[in-house]
Amino acid sequence: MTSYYMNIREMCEEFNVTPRTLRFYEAKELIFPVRTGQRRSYTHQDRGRLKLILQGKRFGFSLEDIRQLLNLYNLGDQRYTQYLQTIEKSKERFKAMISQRDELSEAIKDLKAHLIQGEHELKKLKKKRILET
Amino acid sequence: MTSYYMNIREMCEEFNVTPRTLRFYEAKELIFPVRTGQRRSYTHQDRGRLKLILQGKRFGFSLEDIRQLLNLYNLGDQRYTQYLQTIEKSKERFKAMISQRDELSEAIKDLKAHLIQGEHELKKLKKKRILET
DNA sequence: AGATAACCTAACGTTAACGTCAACTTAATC
DNA sequence: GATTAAGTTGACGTTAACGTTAGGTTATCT
Repeated sequence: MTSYYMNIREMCEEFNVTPRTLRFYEAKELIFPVRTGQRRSYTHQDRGRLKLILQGKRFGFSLEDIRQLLNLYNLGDQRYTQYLQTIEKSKERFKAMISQRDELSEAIKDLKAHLIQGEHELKKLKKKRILET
Repeated sequence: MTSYYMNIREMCEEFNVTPRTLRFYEAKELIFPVRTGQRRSYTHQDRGRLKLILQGKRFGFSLEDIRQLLNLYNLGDQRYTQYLQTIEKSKERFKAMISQRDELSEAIKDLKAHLIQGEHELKKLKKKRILET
């Protein structure tokens, strides 16, 4: 397995983040590196969580959103009702993501049309410049 | 046409934003209401731009991003090089949007799997509860 | 005309997600 | 064993996108 420990610098290089970012995520209880003396040691689990964090961020989720989503991945020992709540929450988020994607598709269509239009204008301008030169 | 003027309150009701937001967007040069005395009068153009602004925001674009995109819609009188630049910029953004959408689709797939898995766990828990009661 | 109501500007406050800097401790190297 | 490098903990700074007073103007209603 890849279950060895990484120090903060190695983490930063692997995930292209700053030490400050990792410490911040830890303060916000998104990752839980163990301590070797005073230093932080990042486990395989931390790497997995960090990957999901960075993914989530690219979709515009807040760190707090992400923290809640991450709990979806660690539900083995949780109680019934809390479990239910989390499922409900993630269902809502799921719907939100779908509609976000659909809106994005729409916007892409719009922008595409504008780009095509723009290219045409550009060609016209080029012709004019050649004629005028 | 629907080319009449709206005051700030009417705008807020129509678009579900606060006056502060509209003044802020004006300060950032995203909309340009005319003045009737001291008061702002919002034109059909302002309404169109505001609609695009709010759409853009839902996709996670910054106001500065949106300001630049909005200029795509008003290119009639611009100079050649600037025109080129804007087209280039929006092409990049276009690519970014597509890959964002694709990533979103991936994430949706993942989340869906987790939800299905979650529902199964839930059923198991329910059964156990019934048996234990 | 006096009182509201709707609008205005100016300026400070707020939250998220870190950046930056200072002062300190531990590890590695010469 | 002294220096340098890497890591640590505060704590204050920063940017975006507004919220929130405070204090002043204009329009409207009674």
